[in-house]
Amino acid sequence: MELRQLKYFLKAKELLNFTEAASALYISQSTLSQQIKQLEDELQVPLFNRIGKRITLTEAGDLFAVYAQQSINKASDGLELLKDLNNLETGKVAIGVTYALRHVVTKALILFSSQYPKIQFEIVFGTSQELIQKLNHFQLDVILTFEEIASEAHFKYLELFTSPMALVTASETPLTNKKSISLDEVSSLPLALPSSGFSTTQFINKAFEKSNLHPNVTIEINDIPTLLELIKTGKWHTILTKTTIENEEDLHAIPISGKNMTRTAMLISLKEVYEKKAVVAFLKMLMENVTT
Amino acid sequence: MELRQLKYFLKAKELLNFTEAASALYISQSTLSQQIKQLEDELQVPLFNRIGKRITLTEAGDLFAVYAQQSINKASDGLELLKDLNNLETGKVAIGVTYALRHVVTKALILFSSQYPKIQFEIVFGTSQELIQKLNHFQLDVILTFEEIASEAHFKYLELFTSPMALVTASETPLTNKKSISLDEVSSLPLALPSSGFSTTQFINKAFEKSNLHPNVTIEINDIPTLLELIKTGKWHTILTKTTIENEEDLHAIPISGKNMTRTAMLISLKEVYEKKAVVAFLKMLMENVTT
DNA sequence: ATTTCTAAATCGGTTTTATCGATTGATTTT
DNA sequence: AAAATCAATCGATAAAACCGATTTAGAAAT
Repeated sequence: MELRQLKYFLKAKELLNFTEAASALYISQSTLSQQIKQLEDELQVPLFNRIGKRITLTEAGDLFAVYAQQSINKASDGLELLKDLNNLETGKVAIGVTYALRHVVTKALILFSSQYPKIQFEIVFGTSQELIQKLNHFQLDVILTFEEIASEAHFKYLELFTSPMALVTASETPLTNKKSISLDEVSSLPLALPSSGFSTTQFINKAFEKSNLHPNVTIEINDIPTLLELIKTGKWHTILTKTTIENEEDLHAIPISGKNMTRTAMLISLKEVYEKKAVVAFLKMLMENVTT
Repeated sequence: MELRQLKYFLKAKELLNFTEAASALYISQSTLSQQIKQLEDELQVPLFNRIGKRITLTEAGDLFAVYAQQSINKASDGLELLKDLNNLETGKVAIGVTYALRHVVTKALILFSSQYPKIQFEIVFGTSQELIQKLNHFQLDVILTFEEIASEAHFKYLELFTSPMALVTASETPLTNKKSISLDEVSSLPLALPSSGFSTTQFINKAFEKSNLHPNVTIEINDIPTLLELIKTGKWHTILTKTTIENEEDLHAIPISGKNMTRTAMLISLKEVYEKKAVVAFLKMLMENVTT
């Protein structure tokens, strides 16, 4: 039993005339006759009565037609769904983001959703390591993070933009009017930093090491909103990429001077995995939004 | 898209291993690989990610699998239904009966239904002409009537039994103790007969004509139960086959003497039309019940 | 690093089968 | 009685399903 045969059968049932049905199906009458016969042989029951040259449905044919139609419908429903998927009428996008790039995603998300309201999103915040692991387990379509030290061969990387590392302070401090600040100056300030799992922290610690500086880290915390809350008190400072606090009220970012004091935001996805249309469209929108 | 390909796809999805899936499907790995590829080409979307030697489902594959499964299920449901049909688990039997043979059908019907309770019946009472027309329009599977004058080539005839024409009277009349009665005697009695559309009436009128007798018909009526009601009053007599009143209380049948004063009950069905299993089984039971 | 192993893709050839055109046989229409 | 119609059948051809062998490329083992 094949869908082709079911289609032939239903057309023959509809027209009750093999010659016309064959013509409507763009096949020869002999082909239709043979295919119907083959189907009947397989089902072990005639679907049509052959009374002379006239044909009529048998009871079996009548009953079977319902299921034949449903089988075809289900298959074409599946096809329809895939079309929708390509037209972004459905589908799910799973994105991993490091907290530093929160605003990049949210801005694009708001824009994209208004244009393609049917696409579902799952946004996962986490450290780069966590996200990369999920990406490898096919739990994420793409992750948005700052460049990693080690690049992996089965990943596809796409640069988005660069953002300077910055000392983040409350809005009103003696430092506020500075255009930039040296790493040396930073090391003397009371710092509250993200935990060591965060790549930003790893990055800045490496910089301190290189310069033989010993920063004054009094707090380590693994939740950025809480960290920012503390910074707003004015009692601590922190170090983040400038992008991280782009839309934050009551905070001020002073770029840290020196070479290599910038980080590059990247999109990371798996090579060789089929790219969902919805993901491609979303990333396109995200990138357009970022460069402007 | 063919059911074969959907089956292949689902097995590959289940095992996530083309080699094993091919083995489970009793086809070669190369065939499976090709068929999946062909399906993907038609759907215009990959169903599997080929990441190195591992394969995983794509989102499209995951979504499509649901419909693929449903399509297959519907087809196999149809197959199942046809099996049931052969096993008399379902199906409809449409029988046309002339009223004279009512008891023959009801007796068989009660017996058959207890053995095959799921079979549906449609019993149509009517004159032979009406029933034959319906048979020709495929609205009936078989009709049960007395032999027709003209036999048609596209009908299949099966004799059941013969039954004498009889004068039907109320239980208590001066005639009750007679073993038989001549047509001549009958013609002098006040008669209430079925309408001229009934074959029994046509049959008896022809007999009267042949003998140059003029029966005393005071009532013609096209409903047999009503006719019998009138006979029970004792004011009229009627002429029917003996079988007709076999199970009737308060009525008495006196066979009419003379040659050709019997009628043959027959099963009539269409030649060349597929015989429903349920119909065949029912008729078998009916015939066994009639001969005993 | 190198080798071995494994699994999917690919290639060339074979078998199967879906298809066609022509014909036949039977029925209906003219 | 002749012509037209329609499904079935036949023989031939083209399509495609299938296979075994080979290739390719990760993964695992050495």
